[in-house]
Amino acid sequence: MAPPIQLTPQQIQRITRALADPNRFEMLRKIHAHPSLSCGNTCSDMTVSPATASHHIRELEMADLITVTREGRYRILEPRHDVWRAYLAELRKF
Amino acid sequence: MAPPIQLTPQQIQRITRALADPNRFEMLRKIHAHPSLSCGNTCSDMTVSPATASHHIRELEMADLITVTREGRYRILEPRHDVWRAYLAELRKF
DNA sequence: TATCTATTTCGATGGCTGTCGAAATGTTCG
DNA sequence: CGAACATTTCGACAGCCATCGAAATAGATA
Repeated sequence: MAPPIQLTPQQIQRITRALADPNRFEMLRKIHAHPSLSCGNTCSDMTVSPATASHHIRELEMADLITVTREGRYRILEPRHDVWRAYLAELRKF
Repeated sequence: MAPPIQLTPQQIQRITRALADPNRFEMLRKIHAHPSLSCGNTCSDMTVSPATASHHIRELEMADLITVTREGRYRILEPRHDVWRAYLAELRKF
């Protein structure tokens, strides 16, 4: 299986910040629940402009919480389970 | 043993916000690692004023992440393990 | 090529929040 | 009581960030 990931303090900090926004929190939940959604579908039930949605997606990506790949004219969002698991492992140390 | 706690979306949101500040994040880690510290000892290695420290402690308390009790002229900070466990359980649902 | 759709970039803005100094509150002790 | 210590409250401020509209980019399709 995939080797476990060790997060740096900076990465942990980035992830925590990324989760702090309610819209991003819900987006990540949805991305985990329904992998391979496009940006539009992921944000369809959010009341934000495309510009704002794009900004949030970038934040999630820069926190390594998701990967974004081109698929035709869409962008597909997928969760990084390894990073998420590593983040939970960090919090469990508390 | 203590019954498990079910967090409301608002509580989850409050906790996530409380963790978003690096100083609070470290404070909570320290409170978990060394229960029964006073405010001053908890924040001793932070480079913030007493006023700022007090503000952060209030945020952690309002997020139900810690309890604060008087002990003479000190205030003792203690982690709420039940809430923390419930929060981790929520994130694990992702 | 022209057009339509999906998404990003840019620039600006308003609100939130982390921060502080100073004054106040609460507590112990002499 | 009065001094010393721990912490909080108040008021203000600066920087960050979520948000948007408008324009730009990228890809599919006709």
